[in-house]
Amino acid sequence: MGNINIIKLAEELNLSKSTVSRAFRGGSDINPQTREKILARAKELNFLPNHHASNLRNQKSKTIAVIVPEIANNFFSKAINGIEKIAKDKSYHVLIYLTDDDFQKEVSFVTSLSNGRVDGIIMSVSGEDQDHSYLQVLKRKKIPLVFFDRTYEDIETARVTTNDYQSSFEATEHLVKSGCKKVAYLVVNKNLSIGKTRMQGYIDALKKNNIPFDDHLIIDCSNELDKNKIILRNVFETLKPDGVFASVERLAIASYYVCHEMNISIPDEVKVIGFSSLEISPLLNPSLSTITQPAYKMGERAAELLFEILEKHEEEKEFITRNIVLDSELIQRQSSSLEPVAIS
Amino acid sequence: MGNINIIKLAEELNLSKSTVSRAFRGGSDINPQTREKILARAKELNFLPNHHASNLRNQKSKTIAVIVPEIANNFFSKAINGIEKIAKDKSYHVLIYLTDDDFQKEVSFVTSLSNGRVDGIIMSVSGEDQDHSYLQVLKRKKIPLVFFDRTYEDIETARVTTNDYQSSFEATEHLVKSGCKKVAYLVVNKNLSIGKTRMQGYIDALKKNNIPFDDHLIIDCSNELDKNKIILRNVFETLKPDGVFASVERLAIASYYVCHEMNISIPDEVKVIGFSSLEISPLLNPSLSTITQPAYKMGERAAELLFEILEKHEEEKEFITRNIVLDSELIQRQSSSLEPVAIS
DNA sequence: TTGTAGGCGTTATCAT
DNA sequence: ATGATAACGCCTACAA
Repeated sequence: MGNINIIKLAEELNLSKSTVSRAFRGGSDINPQTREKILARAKELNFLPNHHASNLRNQKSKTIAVIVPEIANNFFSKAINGIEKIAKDKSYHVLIYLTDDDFQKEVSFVTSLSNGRVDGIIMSVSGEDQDHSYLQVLKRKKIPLVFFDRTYEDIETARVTTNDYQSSFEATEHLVKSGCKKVAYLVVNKNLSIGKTRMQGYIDALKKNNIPFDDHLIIDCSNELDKNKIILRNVFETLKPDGVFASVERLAIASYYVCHEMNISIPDEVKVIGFSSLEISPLLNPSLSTITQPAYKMGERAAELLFEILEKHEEEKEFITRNIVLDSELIQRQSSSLEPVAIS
Repeated sequence: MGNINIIKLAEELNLSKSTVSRAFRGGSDINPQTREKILARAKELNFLPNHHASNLRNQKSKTIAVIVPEIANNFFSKAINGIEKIAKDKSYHVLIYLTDDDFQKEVSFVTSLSNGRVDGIIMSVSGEDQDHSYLQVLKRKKIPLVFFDRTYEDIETARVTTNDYQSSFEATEHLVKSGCKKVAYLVVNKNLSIGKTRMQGYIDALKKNNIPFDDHLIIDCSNELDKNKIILRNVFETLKPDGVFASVERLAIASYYVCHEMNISIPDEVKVIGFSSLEISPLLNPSLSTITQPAYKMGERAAELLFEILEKHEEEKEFITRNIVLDSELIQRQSSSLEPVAIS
């Protein structure tokens, strides 16, 4: 295919390819007039310097990767929104990879990215309690990594998280103060650090309020709604908790489905609160009390942090391992209300 | 930076770089043993052939771009999920670009992609009623384009849509049959083809049911919740519709907020139905009747179609302009129910 | 201010 | 089965 390139453009204009190349870089070492002429002709021909050739030459890609467990999820899609916003401002491109919570996919994505395809990576980990040494490649290849939300604690790198312990503590205490004596803690993956941290907040809040911790009330759930319904039906039948603390959004939703189905009244019979980025929590029946993470902002901060490292990096600085912690918001609504519910 | 490459690896193993290169391609013209040796050493060194160099040489990038108006939106995030799934299966990479419904950004993204960065593009358009000729570049550069959901009708290219006319017709008729005599049609951008198509279904359904069409009931809204609330408050106060057909999810949500706020009972005083990919529509107060598009599947089909073209394309075939139309599902729930509502 | 030339890392063709 | 070599398209010393 007789595709155009910098050389043909140069020939056509009776210039050398270096001059044409200069026209596209910001450089000052070119006559503004020739520059205009070149750019004008290039625009006519819809010519832009080839991406791969520039990247090969420059040893950088102007591209970052975002690796997340899932995307059809309010938290992650908002976070990606924030990341893309910052990247767009910096004229960077954003690659998306979904691990589907599968550690093997995570490893294979990271590995495949370790040879020049991206300048940096932002990741929320899949979370299996595995060997994380595969991430060392990135350090060796000088590809900066920023964790957000879900992190591996044994990896030394930059991260953006929320104060999960504190939020969980407060949410649990809120349930207790609303009269709950038997609060179930719903978690998807106990081994994931985020699950542990949130659980610790729950445990400590119970302790502080003199409620004995009962192991059976830690409910290990799944990512699939159907399975969770089965699990939760069983929980409501046998354990009869009067409070539910969902450590992730989908478990709050599953609780709602099961309560509706079993005719268990929220909040009269059981109070519910959950981590959630759902914008329409106020419109649920009943409106859902939430701990809401600043998802969009977390994405922005993660991206900003990555670019900061990327810029330092050129001057051969050490990687930054800063840990940015943002605040979540605890929003009390009807689902955890002490009052009998006036149905709106 | 003394980064490793195919040449150093070759030297180290006392081989030529061509042999090493061959080890990485599937090719049969290499001794299986040397091949193993090379791959083994490469793995030790975490070496993978440089992406940009291969791409430059091969004139392809194994990457596709997805351009959408937004991502923090159930429909688009699910569609992207479907696209990424197919891309992952094909070992392709996925770049994400968000236009924020801004035509200029759309143009600038497409333009910046027209020089080798991607092998193909999947797009849901921002929709301004503008000059779409900027897309011609893609044809000239042989970069296939697949539209999904939101399309430009004047552009000849492959597309994946749903039967919006039919769904809107049915939804409107459903409202009428539930007793509505004054149905408002809520739309974000009247000029966007998708808005027009859906509106035509609405208009024709009214006609068929002998309800005079009233221009004032076409409500032009925005993408911002606050603005929509103001618009809708006014609508409910002055026009007092007894039915609302929201052509996009966010307008159904805004209607809910305003009705809650104004103490207008859904569905007793006004019935609501809307296009929506919200999974928890059944949990809203009241549960929301929806026209639900197969978002994930649309993403999958769009990606499959793109790859089909990509594969043909190598054999120098013409671009495919097939139009795949999938069915949406009309799900009746309480918000459009004829019966007085038993609050669950 | 412009031109020349070498190399970024890979692959494919052509030899051996 | 392996090796030498010439692109792929761009950028940047260095020279003029």
